[in-house]
Amino acid sequence: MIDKYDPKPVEERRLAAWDAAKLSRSAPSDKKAFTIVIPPPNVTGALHIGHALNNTLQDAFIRHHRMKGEETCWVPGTDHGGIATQNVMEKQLKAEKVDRHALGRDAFLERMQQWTRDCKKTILGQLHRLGASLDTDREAFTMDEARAEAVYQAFKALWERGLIYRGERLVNWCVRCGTALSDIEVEREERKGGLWHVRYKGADGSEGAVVATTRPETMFGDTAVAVNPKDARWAHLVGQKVVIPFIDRAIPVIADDYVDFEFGTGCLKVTPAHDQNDWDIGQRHGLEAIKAISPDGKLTEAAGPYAGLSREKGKDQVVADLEAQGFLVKKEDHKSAVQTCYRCGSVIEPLLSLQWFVKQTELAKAPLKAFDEGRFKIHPESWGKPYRAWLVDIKDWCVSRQIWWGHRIPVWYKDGEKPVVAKSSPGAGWTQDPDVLDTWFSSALWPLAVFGWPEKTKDLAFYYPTSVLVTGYEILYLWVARMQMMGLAFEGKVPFADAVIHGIVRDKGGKKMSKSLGNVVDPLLMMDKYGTDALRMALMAQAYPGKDIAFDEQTVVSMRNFVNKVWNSARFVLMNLAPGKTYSLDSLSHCCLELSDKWILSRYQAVLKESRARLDAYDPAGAANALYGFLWDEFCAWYIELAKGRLTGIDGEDKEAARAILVSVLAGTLKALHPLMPFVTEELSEALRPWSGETESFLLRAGYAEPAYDWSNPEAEAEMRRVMGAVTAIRSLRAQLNVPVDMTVKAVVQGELADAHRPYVSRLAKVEGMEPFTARPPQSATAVADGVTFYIPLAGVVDFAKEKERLTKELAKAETDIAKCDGKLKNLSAATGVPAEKLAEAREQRDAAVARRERLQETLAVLS
RNA sequence: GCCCAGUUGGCGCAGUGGUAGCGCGUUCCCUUGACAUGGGAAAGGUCACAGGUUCAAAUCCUGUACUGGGCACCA
Repeated sequence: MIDKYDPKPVEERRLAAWDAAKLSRSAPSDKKAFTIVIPPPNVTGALHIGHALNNTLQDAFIRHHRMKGEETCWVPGTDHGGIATQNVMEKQLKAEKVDRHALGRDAFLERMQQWTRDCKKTILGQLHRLGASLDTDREAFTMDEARAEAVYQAFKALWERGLIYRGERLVNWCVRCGTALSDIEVEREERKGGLWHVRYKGADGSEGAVVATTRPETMFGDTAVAVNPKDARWAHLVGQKVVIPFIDRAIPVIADDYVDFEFGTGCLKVTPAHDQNDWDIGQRHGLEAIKAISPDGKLTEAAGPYAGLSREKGKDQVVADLEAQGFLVKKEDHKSAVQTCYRCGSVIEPLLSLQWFVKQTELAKAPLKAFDEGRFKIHPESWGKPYRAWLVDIKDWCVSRQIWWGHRIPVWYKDGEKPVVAKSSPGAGWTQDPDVLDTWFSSALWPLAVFGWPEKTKDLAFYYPTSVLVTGYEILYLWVARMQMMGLAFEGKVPFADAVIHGIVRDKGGKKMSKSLGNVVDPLLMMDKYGTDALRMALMAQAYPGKDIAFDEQTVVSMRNFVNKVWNSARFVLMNLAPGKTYSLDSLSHCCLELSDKWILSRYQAVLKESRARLDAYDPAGAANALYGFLWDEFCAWYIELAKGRLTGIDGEDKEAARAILVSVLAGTLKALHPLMPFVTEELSEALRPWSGETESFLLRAGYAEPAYDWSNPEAEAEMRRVMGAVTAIRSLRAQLNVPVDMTVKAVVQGELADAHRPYVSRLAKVEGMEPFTARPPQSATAVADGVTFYIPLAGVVDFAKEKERLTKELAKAETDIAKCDGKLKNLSAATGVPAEKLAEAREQRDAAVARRERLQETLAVLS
């Protein structure tokens, strides 16, 4: 075995073996089901580091539960991605100078299909490379035949329940994408703009009103000017008419409570066709809605001389002309939140248009109840409140999109007939609605659709509801809430009882990754450079619920180092085994175990328990940190170092005990690490198999090691801590006094140090010939640990000034410790109801510190 | 404006009532037969601030400040 872990060949070999064994396949069985449906990535290109995080987490959970013996099923798939994917294709076409409309709908869709095929391949390949143990036989796509059937059936069912309607409403319109969007597909950002005070003269030639507006270009759609009924300044105008500049259309002045007379001039121009609040006012007062802006973002005929100008140009021109002609009273700087398209960033235009909607209030009731009754939990809990609030204050969902890529709305029209919901044409003369459904409509059905819904399949019965959903908080409403609605509406059960919400992977400085900033990290590159296990560990070790991750390549490097450490620990163990014997902890003879054995077994058991509990609680970071620390700082740093001496000795019971523990603890730790870093653990487990007694070829089939004996041993742990303390005290002394590293020193020992533990100190601190204390040897340095003191004669080596300085520092530390213990003891004895153990523990701590102080004081006295 | 989260050594983060931890980085020493992708030692924090509860607070409560986020917005 080579002394450096080389991930590439190992990963290739393991993937091939896993694939050949169809290791991740699942079928309904009598075992407990543990099911996850993948958040299907959009077919917009390659996966990014966020996907790597999302899928690593899911894979860890899946592997963990499979190793616990459950029937795990992780369903792979991709999402057609509606607008996002169509935008990608439009960019491609633009580069080829092809117009989408010239190409035609059918040819366009043909190209989309081709692109989708390629993209799926890329995505699934990347997931495979990541080690994702997906049941590839179940691959689904939100627009394949089975999913199309589910979408149709869901639409039809909602229609029949009266939950779908078509109507002309003010919707969020993306001028760039040329489609309506739902309320949650809109983002808001603060932008600096202006607030223009514009005079609308009275129809009778009087002064009229001065309105304040941020959007003067929409004034051609005004159908009233509103003032607050309590506003004395403008009361005389109510009921009068004023005239819109340039086009001289007269509009009424109305009174409405909505108007805030603190703001602007207290006069509000009302444009029902282009503003939600104005729309509401319009409804209350029976105002007409005049469209001043067209779906392509240009001013309409209503704008008279400005017709045909873009929104932006129109605004500039209108403002310039208002000023030139004396209508502009004043311009203020004004910050306002503009709404932008979540797909292309263009400014959203509220536009009156005919769209399809899904009624939400009714559908939101069941998820709300499920949440309140604890049948659905969000991790971390802090996302529960906004989730709930969103459901309570929910608005109807605009589901029609004016694009081509998606599920065509299954509604057919014919003159003089009522619209019909049908999969295909009901007959001659019928035409299908040209729009497609919001991509999130099909996503909402995902946990149902991947198991064959609406058919009552065996899969659906066994796997639904699924166990957990792992996703980012940015699609909590967009997706998670909608799945809850649909799942409850159609199957009466939550689609998953738990949602694990992870954060966004940001760059090192905490900035969001974006192509334009050039700070995007390619997961494939990281895997190439450091190995897949290292990337997975780097992501997972920082994946605390709901928290964003600041991604630093350094972390991957350090995890690569950890993987290498694991590799080398196994190399060491393997080098020290003889062929032909298998080991297990169960066969260990307890009488021949020494302190380090009892200690490592106790720690091993505790860490296994912890990592399992952490993974059960969807906390892979906790599991990763526990196992990392155990393997490196306990198993390698202390146990292996101590075992070295035993392994070079003659064959015997002690050597065999050390071998058994090395093999078993390592094998068990590899199993525990397998959900986190599957490749290296599988490779090493295979290498250990002749000795570990493991008969299964794959860790996923082998399952976790179940200790048959309770190795927990607090006494051994405490005792080992004392030995470690002694070793560290001597090492520290040596380092600070510049005792040569390879120099073995003698020592006089005062206090307790069991004979059996002397070899530990001897080996790890290079001390030999530990004589019992009779007197402090001359010219010696002193290492004081709890319960034991070492006097190390160092004539000619010790710089006594330095030694004094060192001891003084240690004395100060002892004093601090005592003071802290005193404070604690005082508190504890003053309090009532303090457990006796706590008091005893505090006393012990204090006694130890006092003893240390005494030794240090004595030594310092001798030195001076 | 309302709500939520965060504020811990240079950086990134754990830690939820009893003497502050981890990774990276820094300084010094070391190529000793698992590993220099390593080993040893060390420096570095009054846990944002102000009150409060408690015998005891980084941890619980209240308030303030800053940062990030969610929701709602006065045109």
